[in-house]
Amino acid sequence: MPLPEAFDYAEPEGLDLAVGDHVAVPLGPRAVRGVVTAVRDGAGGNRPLKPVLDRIDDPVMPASTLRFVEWAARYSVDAPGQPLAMALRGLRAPRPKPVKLLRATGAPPGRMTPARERVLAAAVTPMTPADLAEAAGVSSGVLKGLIDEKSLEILLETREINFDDLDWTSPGPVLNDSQRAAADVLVDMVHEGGFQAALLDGVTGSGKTEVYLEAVAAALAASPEGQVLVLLPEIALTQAVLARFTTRFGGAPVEWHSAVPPPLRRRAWEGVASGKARIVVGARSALFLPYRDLKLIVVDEEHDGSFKQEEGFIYQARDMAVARAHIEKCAIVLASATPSLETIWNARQGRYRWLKLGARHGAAQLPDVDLIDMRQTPPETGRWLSPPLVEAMVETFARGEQTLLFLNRRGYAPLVLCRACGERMKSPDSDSWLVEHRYTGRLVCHLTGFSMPRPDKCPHCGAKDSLVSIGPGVERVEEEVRELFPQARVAVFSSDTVFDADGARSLIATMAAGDIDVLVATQAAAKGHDFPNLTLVGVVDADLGLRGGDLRAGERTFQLLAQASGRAGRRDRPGRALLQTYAPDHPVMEALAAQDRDAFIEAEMEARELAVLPPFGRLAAVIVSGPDPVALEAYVRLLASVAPNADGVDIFGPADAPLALIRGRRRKRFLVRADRTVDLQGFLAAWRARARPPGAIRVVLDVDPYSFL
DNA sequence: AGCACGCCGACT
DNA sequence: GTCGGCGTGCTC
Repeated sequence: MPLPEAFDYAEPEGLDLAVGDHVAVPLGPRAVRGVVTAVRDGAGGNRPLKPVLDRIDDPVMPASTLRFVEWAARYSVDAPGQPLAMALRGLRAPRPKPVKLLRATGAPPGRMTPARERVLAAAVTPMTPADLAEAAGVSSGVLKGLIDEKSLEILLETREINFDDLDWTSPGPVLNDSQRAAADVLVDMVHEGGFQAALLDGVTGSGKTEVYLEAVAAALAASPEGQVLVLLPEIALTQAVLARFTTRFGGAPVEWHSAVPPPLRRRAWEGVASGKARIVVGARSALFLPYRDLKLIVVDEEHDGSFKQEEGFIYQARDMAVARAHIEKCAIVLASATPSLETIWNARQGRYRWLKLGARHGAAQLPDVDLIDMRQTPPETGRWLSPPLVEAMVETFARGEQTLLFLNRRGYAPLVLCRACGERMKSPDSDSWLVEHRYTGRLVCHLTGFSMPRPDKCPHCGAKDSLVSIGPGVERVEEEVRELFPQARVAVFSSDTVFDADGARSLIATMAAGDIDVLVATQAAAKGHDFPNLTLVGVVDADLGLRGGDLRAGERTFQLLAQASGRAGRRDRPGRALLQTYAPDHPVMEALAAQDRDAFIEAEMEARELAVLPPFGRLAAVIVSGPDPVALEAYVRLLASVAPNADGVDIFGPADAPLALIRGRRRKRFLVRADRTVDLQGFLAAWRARARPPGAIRVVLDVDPYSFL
């Protein structure tokens, strides 16, 4: 729970608790689950302590996991209960009930019958009542009678949790020279033991996975209980990826992400805690599992924004993974085709070994990236695909090859406005625009989930048929493609058309089989899949990420486009990527067209260093929210006035947060910039302690913010 | 987080 | 007169 610190309880006689034990304790009027973080002698001080109610018989939390939890809370300036809750997330489902088995005791029943004889003969080996009744061809009544007469006994068997046996000795695929060199370094790191970090840096298709699988094999071999954690962005966690592990090691890894149902989570949790689960492949929250003997962490696609958790307990899983590796004294590999600036900086500083993978594996070539200057060759009004892109699509379609159109915008149009009065349709309790969805005929707020039917007259001025849809979303691009290519098979991949992992899998399979000619996709499809017949990627609005003054806008755009264009032509056919832009001479666009990552990094690093922004400085956001604008304003002013004076710290704000109103709460924001030598967490904690928020006002701290919304 | 307590509006 | 809505504060 979000309590500021651990609570003290008395240890009842005979319970003999130790650090890491699970307990039930009283908290106010109820009993809650807790974990013992320390045991010490002495009374509670000025008031008597409530006693622990009971021990809960779950696998003990390893000490290193508790240390990590504590560290994570301190780093995030949050209550230790937050990361602890993450670490206990596998325990929500009830323990699997022991299975009831019946076995013959050898004691003869008072009266023997043919049915009873068959039962006792079958019950030499213990089996469930249902199986026994079936095997002997009797009803449950016969069994009941034999149990009453003590000829059958009931065995309660807790089912052993077993995981596939893994084989790390059989050799993996043959590696090329640069793969071999990188794999050797990683294997050495694992063998040497202790904290060691490496950046595995290689373009899409350079075979990063094969390389780190070598390190995984080494970690499994290193000790009989050695464990490996592989963190992936949620969206990249597909059956295809899991299958690679299964193929390599002859058994399935343990899967961990939000869609895993509670009973399987408990199984995974207990397997991790007991050391039986050797490989965990999971999304960011897998970082908090209670590993017993962690030897290696792999963060694949380390640049991916989805490693940042933005709600509840706010954390950056990639950065925290490095901290965890420190605490576990193990190796960590960060892998990416487009590493984050922070990671490249760490590699340059020599903190991480920098392993570069060269040439593409196999025959695949990098795609040509071309910019389409939308000022030179604009689409017709109300259209979003420019003539050069359409022409390329025509050629691609004629050759029987596939096109991916990429647009990171759900729905039909991001804005609906009234031509008569200029009114913009907005969410009633939020400042964000309502997005038009044609599939459902509704206007939807993507932030709060609010939705309403699309009105036929302006709610503001009442004018009829005056509402117009502004800007493109994937649905609108799909409509345009259907008009241009009536005979083509077109599909949309967004969270509105694909609801779950199964839907995603089947759409991806359809695409991979070549049964889709044009796929219009949001970010959802931009990574992690291999479409052999895809040879053209069109980025509908390459400028999308460049607007809005976000620290990482340039970086994100570069990564996204490099990933998206990396989708084209992965096999033997050369691919093309066409980027529609209104700013073809922007450094990001130039670097992208030239496929010049180094030039991009150089430009971006320089800008960050000049402004002493990450990785050269540190950032934190202080987000204050409350329902009453007057009270909020007053508190924000108070907060600003009590900010501690500190060298090397700048405070910007208070400003309206870019989306100043969410779910009826106004939001204001401070941005704190600090030199790397400053104790940022200490500063934030001291600042917050100087002005307790009154009433319904809430203060949320976001250390290393990514979203500037 | 979740529960109790307390303060104001609606209904028997 | 009482029920119950949510807003506020506490939990070793």
